[in-house]
Amino acid sequence: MRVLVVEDDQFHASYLQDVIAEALPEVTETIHASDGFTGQEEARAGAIDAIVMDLQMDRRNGVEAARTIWAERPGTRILFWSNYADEAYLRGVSAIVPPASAYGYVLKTATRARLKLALRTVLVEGQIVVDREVHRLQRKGPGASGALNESEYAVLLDLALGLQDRQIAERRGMSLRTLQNRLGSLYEKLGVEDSHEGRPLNKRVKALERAVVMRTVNVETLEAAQREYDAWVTTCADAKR
Amino acid sequence: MRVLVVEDDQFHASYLQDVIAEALPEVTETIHASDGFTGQEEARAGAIDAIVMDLQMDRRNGVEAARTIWAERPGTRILFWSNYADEAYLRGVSAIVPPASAYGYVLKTATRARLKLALRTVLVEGQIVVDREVHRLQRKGPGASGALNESEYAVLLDLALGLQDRQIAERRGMSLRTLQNRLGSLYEKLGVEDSHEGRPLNKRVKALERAVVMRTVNVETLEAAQREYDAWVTTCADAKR
DNA sequence: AATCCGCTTGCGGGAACCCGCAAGTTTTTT
DNA sequence: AAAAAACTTGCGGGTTCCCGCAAGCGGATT
Repeated sequence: MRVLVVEDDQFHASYLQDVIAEALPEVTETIHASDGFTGQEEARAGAIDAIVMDLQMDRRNGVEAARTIWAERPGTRILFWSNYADEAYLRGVSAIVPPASAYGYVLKTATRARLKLALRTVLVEGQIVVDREVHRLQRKGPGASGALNESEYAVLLDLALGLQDRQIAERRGMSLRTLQNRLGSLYEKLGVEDSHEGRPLNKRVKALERAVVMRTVNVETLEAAQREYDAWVTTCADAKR
Repeated sequence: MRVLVVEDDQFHASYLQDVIAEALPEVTETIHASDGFTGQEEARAGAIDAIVMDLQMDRRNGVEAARTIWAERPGTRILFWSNYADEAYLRGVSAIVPPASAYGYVLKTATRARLKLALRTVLVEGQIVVDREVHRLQRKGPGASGALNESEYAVLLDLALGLQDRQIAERRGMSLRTLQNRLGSLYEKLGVEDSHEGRPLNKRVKALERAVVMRTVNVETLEAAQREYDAWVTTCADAKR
């Protein structure tokens, strides 16, 4: 069994290799890649089927690399290893994981024992493991009730890009009023009150602020959303011809 | 000479201690603290005057710890060591550094040689060192002209919290129209156009999105701004009695 | 079948937002 | 000291945002 470690921090990478050697005696070789691009090339070249991947990397982040890898080899098992309990990453991961495969999400603050356990469970047993600290985000916002559904999340991204009501409604194929209802429930779920300590506030901006602070979105999410929107706009313009 | 290392990642901490031992032979003792709180207490108890500090920490971030430390011992030299080239942190640091002291801002991706150099330059020579990658942010926004001035930055934070025009104007002591002028220049400097690819957008939200993506603000900044605002609101309420 | 519940949609209105215009004030330049 | 540039402030108006109200639609319950 060969394992690929994709991690741009050399200390964490060598720590990982150390733990892998200890937890997985069946591993015959561990390969190291220091960013997402070389990672996906190593995976292709080396016929790798077990990967441990950092999520935050400069050249290409883990989610994007994983998407490419899974597109080529859907059975690849990937354990994500991240600094943060970040809903945006988890959402990105669980949106692209193929049914045939297995993945895990472990925080870098996890103990050595827990990391070893996750390595075995995901890479060898092919189960799904999600750190409880991360999973907590999935269901509970500090604000009101539960998680955002796909539709609300999509609207949140559009809102975050600065689109106006009409634009969002058009893009998502709903009426203006429906979109506004969606915004209403979004505000509620993000815990946006119409006033704070008796002072009124701008719900639209506050919603984005809450989403950023609660890590429902992050910089990578926003950049990806902007790219998707630009692409949509151009296809939309082409269609009109 | 005694050096305090404040860093919550044990690998980075031991690496740091290693480099310090190599670069600064005059160091007789290095002390380690794993979060901002214990860091500032160690600094107080140990009469420390040279510190290497991580910026992102769970319990108390580096900027807050530095503020406390500098308030007690303004001559303390602090080298900040961070994962990210993040304008918000640099702004936070340079806003509180006392004139009597020295500081540095080095990225964790810096080479060992550059880290050694920065250690000597800041902790021994008492000069200011800022990683060029970080300094780049200070002057250049991709959008239009240069950096935000203090007044604009303050308005940006208020906007980010979701305050309405009237609230911001009241808090910052300016008229409604003046504030709106401020917002106008803020939009310009952040590169917020009134429409993107022919589609209009919500400038207020877009401004926050740009600020987040360009790392002019980050989660810690927003949380700190919220705390300051809450404090201001309560003092304001007290004053009215 | 009748009822209920949730979601969608249109209409209308009050508040907030953004900006052009113009007059007054401060700061900088010449 | 005079002129120019920059900033502040009020007013007015067009647009957007947010929401209450009510009508329609579809699936689930009794």
